[in-house]
Amino acid sequence: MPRATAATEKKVTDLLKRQTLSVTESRKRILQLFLEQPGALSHGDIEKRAGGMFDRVTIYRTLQTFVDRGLIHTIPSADNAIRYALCKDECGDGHHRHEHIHFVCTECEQTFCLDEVVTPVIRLPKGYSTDQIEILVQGKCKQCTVAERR
Amino acid sequence: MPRATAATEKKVTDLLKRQTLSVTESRKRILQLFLEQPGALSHGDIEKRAGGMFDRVTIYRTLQTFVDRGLIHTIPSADNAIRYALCKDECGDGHHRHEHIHFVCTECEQTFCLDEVVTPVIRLPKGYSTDQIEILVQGKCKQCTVAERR
DNA sequence: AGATTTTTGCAACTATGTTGCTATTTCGGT
DNA sequence: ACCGAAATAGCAACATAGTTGCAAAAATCT
Ligand SMILES: [Mn+2]
Ligand SMILES: [Mn+2]
Ligand SMILES: [Zn+2]
Ligand SMILES: [Zn+2]
Repeated sequence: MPRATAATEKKVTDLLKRQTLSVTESRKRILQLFLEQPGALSHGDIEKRAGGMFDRVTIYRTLQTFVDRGLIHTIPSADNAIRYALCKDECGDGHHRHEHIHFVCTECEQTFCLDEVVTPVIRLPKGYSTDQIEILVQGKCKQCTVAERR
Repeated sequence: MPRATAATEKKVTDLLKRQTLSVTESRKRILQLFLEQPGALSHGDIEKRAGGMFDRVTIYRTLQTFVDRGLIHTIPSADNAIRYALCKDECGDGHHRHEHIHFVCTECEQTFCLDEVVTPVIRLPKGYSTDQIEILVQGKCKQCTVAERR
């Protein structure tokens, strides 16, 4: 895994500038980590992968900034470690619009956005209103299923 | 809110004995807290409501025991505080079977099990298998909607 | 009631997340 | 390229969440 090719360097810089965010080392590196990785990342994952390059607080603040700007979104979990994943186009400064589900693999422990699976409508009892729906499916992911079949 | 009426005292004792669990002060009190409360409780909630009566570790261990025996189940969250709620009949020693959704109210911040709302089937792409589905709906709950209408 | 088993409380530790403050970096204008 | 203002990073200190080992206390069994 290369530190940063000229191409990805440009890509993350452009992404940051598009959100009128200052281009800093930590923001570039953290954004790059998300781009070069299929699954979601927790704060701890990022800390490890960045190899002590940045302060813990900087990582927390960078993640929060990215969430605020609609670059990444949070994924709830049952193990008390919020995960983050890249947003697609629809999200932006101050607003998120997600209609996909999240998949947690019990084998590789990774969390994925399944963008092609749309969240169904949930009919609630009278008196309840819906702001947002989050669907977490737990099971075995594609890669792990294939690996097992070998 | 009474400490423990004779009736609830008997009820929690019976529940514990049915699971062949020793009947202790902490288990009785924590179970009682769940029974006298409509929403889910986090470890922190229980610590506060028990008023320093028990050690933090005891509460953690009691909750884990209750989860293992199928008395309560966990509810994932986006705020890094796992919540717990009573199971209905279907769950037991070593197994949980839940098909209801969870509702998080943005007003009162409470989390509720909506037992009457059944989780829909989620069709996944080829290669993925499903163990468990967790649905979290965020919005305004019944009580808060009524309160607003006043 | 006494022996045995289970549970509790304490201490010590790790992980996760937040806030205030100062030094450093980024960026816009010259 | 350089300067000043504004934004960001790092540090320290703190708060909350969760875990483990061990000895004392209690619940259960006979
Ligand atoms: Mn997602
Ligand atoms: Mn529930
Ligand atoms: Zn997997
Ligand atoms: Zn409410």
